Amino acid sequence: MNSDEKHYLAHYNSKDYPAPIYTVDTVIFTLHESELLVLLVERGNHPHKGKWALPGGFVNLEQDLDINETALRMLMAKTGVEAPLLEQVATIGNPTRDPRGWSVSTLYLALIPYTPVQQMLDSVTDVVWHPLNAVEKLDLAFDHLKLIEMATQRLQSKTAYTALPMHVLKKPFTLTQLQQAFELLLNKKLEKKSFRRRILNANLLTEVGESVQENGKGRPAALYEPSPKLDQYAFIRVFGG
Amino acid sequence: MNSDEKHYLAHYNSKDYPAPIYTVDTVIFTLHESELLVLLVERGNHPHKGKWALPGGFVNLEQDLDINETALRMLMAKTGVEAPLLEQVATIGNPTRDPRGWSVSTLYLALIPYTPVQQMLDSVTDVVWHPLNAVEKLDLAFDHLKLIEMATQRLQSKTAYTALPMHVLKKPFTLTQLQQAFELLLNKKLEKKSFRRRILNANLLTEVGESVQENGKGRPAALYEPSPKLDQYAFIRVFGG
DNA sequence: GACATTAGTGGCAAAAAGCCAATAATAGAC
DNA sequence: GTCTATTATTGGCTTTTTGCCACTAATGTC
Repeated sequence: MNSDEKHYLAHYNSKDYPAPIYTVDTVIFTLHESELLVLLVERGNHPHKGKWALPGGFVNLEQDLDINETALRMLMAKTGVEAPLLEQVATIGNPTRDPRGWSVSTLYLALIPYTPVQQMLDSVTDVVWHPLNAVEKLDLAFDHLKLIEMATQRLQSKTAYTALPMHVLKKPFTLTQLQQAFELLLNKKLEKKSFRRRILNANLLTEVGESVQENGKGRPAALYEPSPKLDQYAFIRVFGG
Repeated sequence: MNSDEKHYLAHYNSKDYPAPIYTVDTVIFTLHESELLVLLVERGNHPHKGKWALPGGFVNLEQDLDINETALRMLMAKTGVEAPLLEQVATIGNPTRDPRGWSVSTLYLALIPYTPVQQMLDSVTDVVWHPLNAVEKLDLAFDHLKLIEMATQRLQSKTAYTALPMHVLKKPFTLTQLQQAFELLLNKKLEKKSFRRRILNANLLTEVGESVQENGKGRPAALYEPSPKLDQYAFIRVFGG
């Protein structure tokens, strides 16, 4: 860096230039009683005060080391747990999505096993699990309905060639439970044998505890948990075509 | 909106809050003489003045209707042509990537048929096509080397289950040319029969002109162009496993 | 011990890729 | 014209993975 550039940087002030508002929002999915749920928080501030919205907010320029951490920090604040899966979906920006003006938001998608909201921290603001199927009736803040649709779409397409949905289940789980998670996400029945063959052949799961924990009737099922470090596994063919 | 919120908005000023710098950058790929090229521009301003960088910049809050348009506008300014393919790759943000401070950038990926830079507009700033394989030797501005790697990675993975690479070719093209584009992107030889069967069965191409335009010797090849509106086609299985 | 219920498997058909060799169409040499 | 080199295109069999459906396995209830 030469002295010319040093001089430029010494006098640079980002407030001298018009810039869009920048936020990070996350759609947190879970599964409970055969229903897909998303986490919503009630807005405590303007704009859209009182409406339901996605957990999200501004980057903390002092604390956050990158935008991933921004998302993780908010996730932790609202759920009190670390998400086993967090990934970026997309970024949208336009002048109309926020009444304060030109606004850009990076959308994340998180999957966590179900935890009742009562057990969560940050009880100051209202936080609820809301059925995914019913969010469109809710008059969400900003364009958050659209964001939820984008995240759902992404989750669905990844469900077709990865094993992502395993992260909405508490460990350990049975293959039948895993299949139910897939079916709810894809909105479609899957063939039992094909499903099991595919998952087991991929070696994504470790069998843990042979045939315990029954829910009442029928043959006890084998229990599995995700093998470590295989989050990014991709099948070479999509499922349920 | 109630009067309370109106009052809030009337007094809201985005400059009152610390915000990261926000930019949009695009990796523009093309193919020329059996080599993959990316478009680079020489920075005319601080910081990193004089270094090569990706085409990109700030949102124009008055003109751009969304960030897609921001990317399109810059693409048009640097190449003078409309890209047949533009899609978002990811957004990265951290306090170290730009010496001016906390900075967020949304990365796009564009594919265009080769056009010599001489024919391009905006000749004020220096613009070059640079071989993708040699960018790491170049001391690019900011984290743009990393951004190019991310875009390349995305393009490679999409090449495995879509027909995206067709957009780097001038229309019309032969199947052999298309296969070469795939092979350069995947860095791997593909099987001729499998490739042709896959592409043709998908009905992504329209045959146009039967067996014209030869480069010299051998049997003349059939010419094709992309069928309209099939950009998002995805094969149910990846290729070249 | 029969039955209901859930878990798990056997085995073949169908779809799509891998593989390799054969055939087709052109230009140029002679 | 005929032969040869070169590139394009196709035939056809093998392999891999999913789709399908019926069958077996293990448990609780009566």
